[in-house]
Amino acid sequence: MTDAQPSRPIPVAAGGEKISFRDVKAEIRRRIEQRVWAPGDLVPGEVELAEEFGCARATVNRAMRELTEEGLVDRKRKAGTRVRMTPLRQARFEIPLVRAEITGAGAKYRYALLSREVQAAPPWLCARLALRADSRALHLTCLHSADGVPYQYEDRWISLVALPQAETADFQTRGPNEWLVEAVPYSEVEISFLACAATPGVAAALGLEPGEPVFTVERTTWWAGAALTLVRLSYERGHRMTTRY
Amino acid sequence: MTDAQPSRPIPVAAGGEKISFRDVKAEIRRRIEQRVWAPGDLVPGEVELAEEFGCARATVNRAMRELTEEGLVDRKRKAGTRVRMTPLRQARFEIPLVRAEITGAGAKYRYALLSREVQAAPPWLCARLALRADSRALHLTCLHSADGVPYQYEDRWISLVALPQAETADFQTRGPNEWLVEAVPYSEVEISFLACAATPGVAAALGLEPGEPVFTVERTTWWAGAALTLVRLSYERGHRMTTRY
DNA sequence: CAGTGGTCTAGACCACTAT
DNA sequence: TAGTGGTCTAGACCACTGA
Repeated sequence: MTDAQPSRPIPVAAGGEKISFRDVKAEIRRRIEQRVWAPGDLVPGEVELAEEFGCARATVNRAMRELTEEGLVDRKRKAGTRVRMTPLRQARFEIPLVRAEITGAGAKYRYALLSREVQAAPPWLCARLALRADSRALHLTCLHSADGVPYQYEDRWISLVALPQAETADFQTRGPNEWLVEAVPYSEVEISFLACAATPGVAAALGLEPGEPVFTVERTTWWAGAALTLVRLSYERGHRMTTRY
Repeated sequence: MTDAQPSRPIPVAAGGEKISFRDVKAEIRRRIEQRVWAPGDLVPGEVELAEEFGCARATVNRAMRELTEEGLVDRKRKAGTRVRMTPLRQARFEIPLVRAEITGAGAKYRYALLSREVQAAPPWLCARLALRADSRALHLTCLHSADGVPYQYEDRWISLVALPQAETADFQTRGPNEWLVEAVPYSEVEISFLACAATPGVAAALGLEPGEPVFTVERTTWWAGAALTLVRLSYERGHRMTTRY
């Protein structure tokens, strides 16, 4: 680990304009990407950079803080700031409501409730949601279509212990997801992406062959420490979640 | 859309301690989660909140800015800050190197190069990476194992136009990913998650039946506008990517 | 214990945009 | 055009941690 060269190429300040933290951030990023400061290098301190850029330390601080969040550098008090050996890569996906996903793509959204049943929560569900045995649960299956083509199959369990009002809610015209977002908008979520084989039910709803690979999202939702709902979303053939970073 | 109640329950300031932006953030979050401020409500302005909390406006500003990033509120100049009708949900996944993924789970990492071939890039690859026809490319397949069990199958193409030094690099002992991270640490990436059926090659390497569902990550990497590499990572049976938010 | 980042403040000016 | 958030500054004190 060598330290960075003194390297004072071009004080970015051009006109009489005031330096923004964005300018600082962009310049630091440039130096890292172009290896002016190589991985492992020690970056000059905030005071020094503030002098170089002709701005307040707080401005440099904000720039560096954001670069830290983005995984380019690593900061430690007293030790200083170093360019990460391996940039920390993180993918961010927005999780929209199906309706928004479909209408956003310019297609017509259609929702259908396929089945609805109140029953004792099966053991696997109790284990999964930390419910007491024989808790009651609402089991729903639904289909979301885009321009008449099946897009997403939803298999959902709602704990009637945590959400008794779900038993009388109307899921004929609106999906349970939308109902839940209104009933409990701010909750804690665990989400998983996985590939699994289409069960006969899923295959029938989505027009697939049983056993065909299905991209699946599984989401568990909690509020105030209590499990509310578990849902498996199975997507149409060839679906992918994509992002850039 | 009603406006939030005046609602001044408990000025958080307890002891003579200085208020942190974390305190402000936590309190605002609490009020939103517990519906003191309902979805759609207008939140008091920064000046007013600063008075309530007995801190500087900058402190409130930082708290609110972070809550904005986290998707709880929506801010517009002049219009003020509103609680989002639907919290903006976003899932963040860390993308580690396979080696870190495996050793991090306490297992022993093993790497094997299965095949290596220099050839003219096939048309589909040229299209995908915006290469000129007949560009040369390096095609590699590798297997990453955890405690001797196949964990991830890697099918990678590297553009020899953009990275000629890849032709002489040694991929016998270290995976191409690690080589790339050193050669071109800071690049632009497009990543997709999908489910696909195991091809015979994938199935053989991972010990699956052909046609079985495979969780797959596809990643394209660019630097300075030029495509460097395209990789498909196929995971062991039942693999899932999980995160909380 | 000394150096670096982390945070707060009080004040100022600016940019956007609803009205 | 006025009100709200967005950002910068200069200065201060603090917290962590490497030497």
